[in-house]
Amino acid sequence: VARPLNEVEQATWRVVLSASVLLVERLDRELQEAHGLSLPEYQVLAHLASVPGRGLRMRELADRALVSKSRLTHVVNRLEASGLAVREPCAGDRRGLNAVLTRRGQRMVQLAAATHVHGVRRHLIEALPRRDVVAVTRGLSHVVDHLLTDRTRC
Amino acid sequence: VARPLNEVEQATWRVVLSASVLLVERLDRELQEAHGLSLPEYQVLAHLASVPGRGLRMRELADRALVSKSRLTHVVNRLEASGLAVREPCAGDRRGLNAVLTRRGQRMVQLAAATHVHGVRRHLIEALPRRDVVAVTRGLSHVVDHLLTDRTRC
DNA sequence: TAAGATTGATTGCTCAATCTTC
DNA sequence: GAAGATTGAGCAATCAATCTTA
Repeated sequence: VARPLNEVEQATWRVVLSASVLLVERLDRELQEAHGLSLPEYQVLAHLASVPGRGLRMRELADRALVSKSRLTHVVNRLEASGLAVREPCAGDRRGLNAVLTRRGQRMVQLAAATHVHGVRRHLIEALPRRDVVAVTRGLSHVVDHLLTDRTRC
Repeated sequence: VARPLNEVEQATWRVVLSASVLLVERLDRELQEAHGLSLPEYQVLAHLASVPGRGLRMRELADRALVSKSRLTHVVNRLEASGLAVREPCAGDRRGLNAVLTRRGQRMVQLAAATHVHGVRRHLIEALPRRDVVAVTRGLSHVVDHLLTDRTRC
């Protein structure tokens, strides 16, 4: 049996989980209501928009948007169905596929980004005391590094 | 159009989202593999175990475990189907239902708690530099407070 | 009329199996 | 055989509508 968490450790875990659940839920809902986009869908679009040229390969996009390969397939199916993105064959490797934004997709990202940025500002940036910003960013970046090390790729 | 996020703000948001997604995913997977329980399911069981006596009303449990009322109904259905919890009528209010752990449920929480605590320790507590613990906890608690204020109850 | 809770249809996700190219 | 990607079945989550008691 593992040593149980002490008071401070429990408090840390509770607040990390709550912040995580509530923040994601809120940003997702706001995107959903304003643009019919889930947060993961927006993330995928945003990563495509952030890159110059012919989009990103599915594998690469999945890694960046932190979704499984399989889930990305389904997400891109939906994006394609609503005309926001298309798949293109990948020059030089016939196994690969690039996801690319359409014009509509580019316009959509712009609109949705406004909603998203506004939400991140209000619910995270402005709610976070100034003096804690550096420590929160640094502390969590260590957690992220730990979790990315030995992450089983799927 | 909202003012875009500056470098620091973007970094903060990115790391908060990544930590959130990766941590929840990892803890969920470990619980899943060891006990066939999702993280939300474990949270529900853990909240029931943390309270003395006749369990918790569905509404109250939903609030504590940060899931929607509807989702809690489905989760408790599954827990009931696998013999980990039961619903009991609520004394004094015939609209209410209490979710209560069975003996099997109690045993299951104990087992799963070991897995869960171990995971929280390795992936959050130990990965978080000591000097950042206070600020992370305090900073995110402000975010949680903000999000709980005016949360639309569903 | 409001609060507690459920229902069920729709939609989305996961997981193992598959297909193709390297 | 391994990597890129998809498929589809099975399962879980969401949302609006519903039911019951307060």
